[in-house]
Amino acid sequence: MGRPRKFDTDRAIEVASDLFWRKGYDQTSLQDLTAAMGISAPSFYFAFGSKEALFMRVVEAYRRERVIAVRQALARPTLGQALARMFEVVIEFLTDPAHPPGCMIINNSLPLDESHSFRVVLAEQREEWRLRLRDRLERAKAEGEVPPDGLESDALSRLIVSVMWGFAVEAQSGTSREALIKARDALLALLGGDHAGHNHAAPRTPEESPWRGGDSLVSTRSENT
Amino acid sequence: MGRPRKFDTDRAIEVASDLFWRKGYDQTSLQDLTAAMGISAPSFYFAFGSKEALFMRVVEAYRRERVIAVRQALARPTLGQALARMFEVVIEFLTDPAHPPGCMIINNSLPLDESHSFRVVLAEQREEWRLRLRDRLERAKAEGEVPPDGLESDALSRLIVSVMWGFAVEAQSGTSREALIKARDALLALLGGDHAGHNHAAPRTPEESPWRGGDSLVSTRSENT
DNA sequence: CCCATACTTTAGTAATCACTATAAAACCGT
DNA sequence: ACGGTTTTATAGTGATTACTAAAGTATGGG
Repeated sequence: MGRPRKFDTDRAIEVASDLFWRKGYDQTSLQDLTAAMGISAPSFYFAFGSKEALFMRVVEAYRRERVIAVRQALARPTLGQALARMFEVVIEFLTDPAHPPGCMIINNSLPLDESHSFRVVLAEQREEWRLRLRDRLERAKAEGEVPPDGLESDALSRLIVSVMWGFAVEAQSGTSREALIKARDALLALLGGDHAGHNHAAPRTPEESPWRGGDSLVSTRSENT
Repeated sequence: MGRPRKFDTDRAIEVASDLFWRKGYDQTSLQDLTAAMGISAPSFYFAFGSKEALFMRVVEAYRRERVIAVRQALARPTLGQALARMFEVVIEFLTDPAHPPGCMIINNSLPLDESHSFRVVLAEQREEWRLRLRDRLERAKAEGEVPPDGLESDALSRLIVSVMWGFAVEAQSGTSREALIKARDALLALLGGDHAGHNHAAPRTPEESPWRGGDSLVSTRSENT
């Protein structure tokens, strides 16, 4: 019952997502939002309650999509495949011309001030992502894919998500997909994974791993401060 | 001649830096600035011209300091030392309780919208940093420290600065110095550098390097999509 | 058919935004 | 002490901000 809504809420959230993504929360005014949605201010407030409430709905929709993509990527049988696939998905996403460049969460994450309480939610989502990745690393250890004492999963997961945040910053500043792919290849090469998906044999035991005391890309001749 | 200025411009810029750092450009109002500086609006505009002009002066002062620190770090004799020192300096800086957490440039870099033209300047500064690092990698290659065809310096520099941007995001969200140090150690371990500064011998030739076709942390058993 | 409900319209609200017109005040060289 | 110059204080400017009061319109259920 009641008068039917003249606009599609999901579509309006998509429009809002695009604006928040491109301009950021602060620089997106209610005028911008209502104009892009084609509705008036009271309709906006009736439907969404407030600008911040709308933003949270945008974030939730965004999050839902991203979580699915990441979870699928990490579900791959080997860690090498999982990481390669995750970066593939992430880079494609960050540079997808169908969206504004970069990551909408990262674009609206900084700075984490006392005002704008929603930013702690964004920080929690990033941490949630890291923990998901850390669990995947732990699983790889449990399955004997990786030397259990090679590196703490906590540290390695922090490093990997940091690379992703950095890629988001780069992408949103116009860094090309190709450049990001090369940087990702560098990381995967450092990790020793073969993201192309051929050659390489069985998992190494800790003792055999180059991981501890092995050779170096970066040599350290004449080392002292 | 003329009436003497009642406040110290450099000190005012420091105060402004702190505000922009903590709250971001948009969320820092002129009231915030003038109140923190202890001056009135006309004095502000006489001294700085506009909010954006002040911000650019803040950025320039910030940049000058950071460039010195990074240049000094990268000047170390070996690449391993240079990278280790750079990350040491960066992490200490990002988590220095004397400042707001994170990096003031990164905190104000997103999103790079059509409005707020100053953000392209920030993007240029980040790219400048990457090029400085890339040059250092090229130098290491020229000096035979690193296999020349091991990885493109362009890709590796992009990866490393991405880690730094990511660390800045993490730090500003409250990630502890210790956690960042562990993540950095993971990266340096992957790079094979011994940032602690002992053992390890001469630089490797490309053929001996674990870099190409070497062993892996991440194994790739049963690889196919 | 009519009313309760759901939504939209018009026309605003007070607050805050970056910024200034005007003129008084404090300094220097002469 | 005066003229010239620079910085100050007082008191605003119009524009924009997120948000709303009040009334009108469109629907489905009874």
